[in-house]
Amino acid sequence: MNQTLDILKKNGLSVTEGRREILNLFIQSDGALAHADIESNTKISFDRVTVYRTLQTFVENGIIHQIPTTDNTILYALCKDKCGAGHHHDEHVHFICNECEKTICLDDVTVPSVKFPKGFHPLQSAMVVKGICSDCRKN
Amino acid sequence: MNQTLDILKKNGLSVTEGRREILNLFIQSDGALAHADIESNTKISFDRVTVYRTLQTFVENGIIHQIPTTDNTILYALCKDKCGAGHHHDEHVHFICNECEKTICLDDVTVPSVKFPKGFHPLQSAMVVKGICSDCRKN
DNA sequence: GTATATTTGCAATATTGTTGCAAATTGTTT
DNA sequence: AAACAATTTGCAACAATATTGCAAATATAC
Repeated sequence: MNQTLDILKKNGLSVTEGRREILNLFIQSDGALAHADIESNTKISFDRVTVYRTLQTFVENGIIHQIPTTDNTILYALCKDKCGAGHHHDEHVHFICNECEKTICLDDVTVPSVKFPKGFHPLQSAMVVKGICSDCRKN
Repeated sequence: MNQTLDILKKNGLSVTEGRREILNLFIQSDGALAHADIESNTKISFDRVTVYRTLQTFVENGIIHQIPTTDNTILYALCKDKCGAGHHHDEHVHFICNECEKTICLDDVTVPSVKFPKGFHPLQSAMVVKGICSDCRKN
């Protein structure tokens, strides 16, 4: 069965053209996407507002997650199976390549736990690493 | 000698009222600051543009550094001594409190190194942790 | 104190994100 | 398959955030 459709139905979301296309973009893309990427890469052009709302819906349903960045942009990437509405489990490392500028989810690299000073109670960790990705290394 | 003045001169920056006040704000504050915080907290009101440019100058000179976030804001915090123009060394963990919403630099908690897949060449790491800070824990 | 270089503030503009509401689309029921 | 209810979309307006050029003001160097 179509993977895109599968995901939407599993989350009880109505299947619309916008959601299908945007979700497809994530599945096809190997890296993370920013709002701007989505707006320019979809064949059919959707309203900015629709893109915003679709992304929001996807985040709320545990389909995609946000990646922290230092430049005023929000990046989104597909979640793994374990995520669902309300609870995300994206404790993997994100890699931003300085050369191709892609952001890649290193799904197999878990964020290590660290020792915190007394009184600090950690709940959720994120780790972002900049460097050169394996693709750019080859060239 | 005045610490603010000291930092500015050490970096070869001309000493202006705006730079003095904004840098002071960072020194006094225990957490990280967003653009908005700075605009509203300085006694004398500076133009938005001035604040933007001042922050940029400080980042370029290794006086402050940016902290990654998932909500479209840029946070800034003071750098330690080791930072200078062009080279930052802020490999410490940042803690965002869910309760007081403050972002704190845990200068003594270093970002642990992790094993990357073949081909990935890390250069700079950042780690952001959400949870409850020690101050809010007490109450 | 004067000259030179830098910085500031204003105005204009660009980019990004949000909200209300009517029209269109999707899912549901018969 | 048609009709109804619920959801989603696009438009318009708006709000917030960020950037640029340029003349006036300020800081540093001499």
